Amino acid sequence: MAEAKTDLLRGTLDMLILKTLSLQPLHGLGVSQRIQQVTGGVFQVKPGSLFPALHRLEQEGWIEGSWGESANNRRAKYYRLTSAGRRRLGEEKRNWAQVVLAITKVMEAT
Amino acid sequence: MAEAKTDLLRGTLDMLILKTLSLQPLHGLGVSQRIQQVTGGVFQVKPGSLFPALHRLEQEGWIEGSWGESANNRRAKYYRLTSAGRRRLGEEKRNWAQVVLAITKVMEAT
DNA sequence: CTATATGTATAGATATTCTATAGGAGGACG
DNA sequence: CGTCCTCCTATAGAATATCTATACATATAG
Repeated sequence: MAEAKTDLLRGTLDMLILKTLSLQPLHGLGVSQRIQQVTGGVFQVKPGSLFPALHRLEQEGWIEGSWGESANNRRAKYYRLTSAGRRRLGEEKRNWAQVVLAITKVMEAT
Repeated sequence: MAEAKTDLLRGTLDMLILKTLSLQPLHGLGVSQRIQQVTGGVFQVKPGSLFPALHRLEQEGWIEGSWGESANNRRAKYYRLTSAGRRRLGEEKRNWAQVVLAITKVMEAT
């Protein structure tokens, strides 16, 4: 990723990718573009962050890739969420909610 | 830190420390205990994470330490927020809010 | 046929955090 | 007194995700 906040996303990228792929299969850059679009440009997932993440997720069995053709007639690898990936997404969501809650408690302490 | 979520806190520890010190000066372990207490044990900032962070923040001029005595008669270094630190805390809060908002947008997309 | 956009990929650097360990010093207790 | 436990600070070393920068291949445009 990039664009200031950088570090704050650590450990969040996986969740964002899984969530994005849970709506529809996409190829790598498609995922990146979708995230950038949805966040209004706040998150920009660059190739050097994206592909290692995709490979990691595939390694773990949470997503599955297959070669195809992009809308622009280019060779592209489309990823879809596996059922294990769907479970994983659920875990990460709960985890994230817990973290946000905990941080909120600290930030609102008086 | 520790306790599962680990990575999700990257870049957040500084903000939590600054916020905690903005309420009152505390020594290192005091900060750690306060955070653990407020979050109900969800965050456990361990010494190996805490002290490097404190030193980093002092280096940056956001906090200032001075030796004193703890409530238990032990040699302790008390840290207080500087005015630069207060400004910094404001920046980090805004940054954090923006990140949470962006992630929320992704996670609620349909 | 050159330039540009698309799509995937890797190498190397960076930095924060974690695990593990260390040690001094006060207080309690026998 | 001597030992043990707790408090408080501290550092070394490892792990790991991400960033920057670069590379390459192909389709389309001009």
